Amino acid sequence: MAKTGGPARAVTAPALSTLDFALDRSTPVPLYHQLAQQLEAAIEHGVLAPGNLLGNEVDLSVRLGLSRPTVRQAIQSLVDKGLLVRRRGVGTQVVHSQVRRPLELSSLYDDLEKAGQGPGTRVLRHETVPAPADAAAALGVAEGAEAVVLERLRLTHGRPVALLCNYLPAGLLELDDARLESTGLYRLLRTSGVVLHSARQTVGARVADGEEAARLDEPEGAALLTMSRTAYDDTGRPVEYGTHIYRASRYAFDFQLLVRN
Amino acid sequence: MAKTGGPARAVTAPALSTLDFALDRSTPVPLYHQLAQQLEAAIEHGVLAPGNLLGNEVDLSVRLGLSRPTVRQAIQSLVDKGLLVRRRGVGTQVVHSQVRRPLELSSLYDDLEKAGQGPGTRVLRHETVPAPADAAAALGVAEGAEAVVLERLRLTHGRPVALLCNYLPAGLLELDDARLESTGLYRLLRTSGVVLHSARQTVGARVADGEEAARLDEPEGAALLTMSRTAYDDTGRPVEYGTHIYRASRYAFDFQLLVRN
DNA sequence: AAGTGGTCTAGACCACGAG
DNA sequence: TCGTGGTCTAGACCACTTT
Repeated sequence: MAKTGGPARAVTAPALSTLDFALDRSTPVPLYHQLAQQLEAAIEHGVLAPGNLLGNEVDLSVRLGLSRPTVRQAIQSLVDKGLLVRRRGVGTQVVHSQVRRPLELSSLYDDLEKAGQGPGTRVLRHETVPAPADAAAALGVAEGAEAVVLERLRLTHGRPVALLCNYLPAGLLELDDARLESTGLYRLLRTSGVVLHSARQTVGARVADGEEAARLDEPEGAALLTMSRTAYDDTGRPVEYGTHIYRASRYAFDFQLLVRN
Repeated sequence: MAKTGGPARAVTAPALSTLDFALDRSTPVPLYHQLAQQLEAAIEHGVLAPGNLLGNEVDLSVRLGLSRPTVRQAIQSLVDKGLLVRRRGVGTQVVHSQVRRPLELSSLYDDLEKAGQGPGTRVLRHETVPAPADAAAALGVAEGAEAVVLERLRLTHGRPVALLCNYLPAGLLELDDARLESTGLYRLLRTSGVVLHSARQTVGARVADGEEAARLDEPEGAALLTMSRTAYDDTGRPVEYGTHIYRASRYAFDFQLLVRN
């Protein structure tokens, strides 16, 4: 039936019909989530190629033994992730891979991740102090109230890339320096039962003063990328305020925006 | 600061019961969208205060004459926007306003918007040229293929803040300089039927060289914020590639992240 | 005209969290 | 224990795009 005579026509994935999705109704994992994960894996592994049509939702639901809303929920979650695109009268297709892939070009970016050499962290300071004005304002406490301050040096390939300064409300959690050097602050927060909801960030730039330059192994006057962030948990309580500076010669922020249409 | 007798208790919004939502089944606007907009407006105007419970979904659907899935869809869209939080066994509540508000502190940020003085734009260059290597790679065309290049100077209060250089595929749309100076590139794209899907951005920093400094009215060696971006439409086709530089002394990126849990 | 996703209904049962 | 949101079903009709 699908006889293509044109250039790169969108075609229903030939593999999809033979793809068997293993749905387990005995696990607590929601069916729509199981389906979404398996679809995502299929996309990731190239079983579903960019531009492939997913097949219509009604057929899919019948074949999988699910209701249409459940199938839709699975598909919608991948649309929200930017992996799929729905088009009325056409179908649901896999977005072209170019859209998904990180920029390979950015020579600024250290590919330490690929090199298997994860980022290292050195804790320079970790104590309870009176909160300075900016931290107090961000955390919603009185100036001078107790807060935990954390200063860390982030390294890649043994060389510094960033100087991280964070303030947390006193008593929020117990921080172990050893774990901080291996695990990262956000994972520790999560482990302690803090459910992150959102964060506000400001990214700017400035030139390094003498001390910063020395600590980051840069010449004075070098460009620095700055980031300040306040993070909130799901009750709206501020749980972290940080001011970070990055060596612009070795680091850049790379991220993807999804457009709300 | 607010004087609280203990932590602010979550209370069902007293106003919600008297709030009348006007749902019009004769318009093509989906019911869930109408409800979402009116809920959002109520939150925006403070009718629904932070921490207020929305009331359970079943009651709401009965009162509104809608099915529960429809009400859920409306609520979910606001949860996705970060305006509401759902908690099992508790209810749905409005997030605390602090989470939603932009950082007022960032002195870097020009509050030109508030001052009613919108950003001005001056088109410095607008022609069809052979695409340079980086633009060609980003746009997915051969190096040297035709592309439209656009150089603009962005001003606030009559002073430069940014130098924007963009490449677009040749023939994508007709660009009118006059409109470019008043409307912005993205609005023009949308008007021309381009449906934006996503963009990849890289944000970095560097110091200004002599020419950049002169054009931006900064001293040589000043810190610049750099941003490069490739935008894609919903078919996965690259529609724009841009490299922008901002005066760090007058501009910073401010944005909110929502955490996927 | 046919096929697709978009919306909507009216129920059901379950899992989690608070009291 | 009880109330909440979380999940799921089996239909229905509509709007849009393509043929």
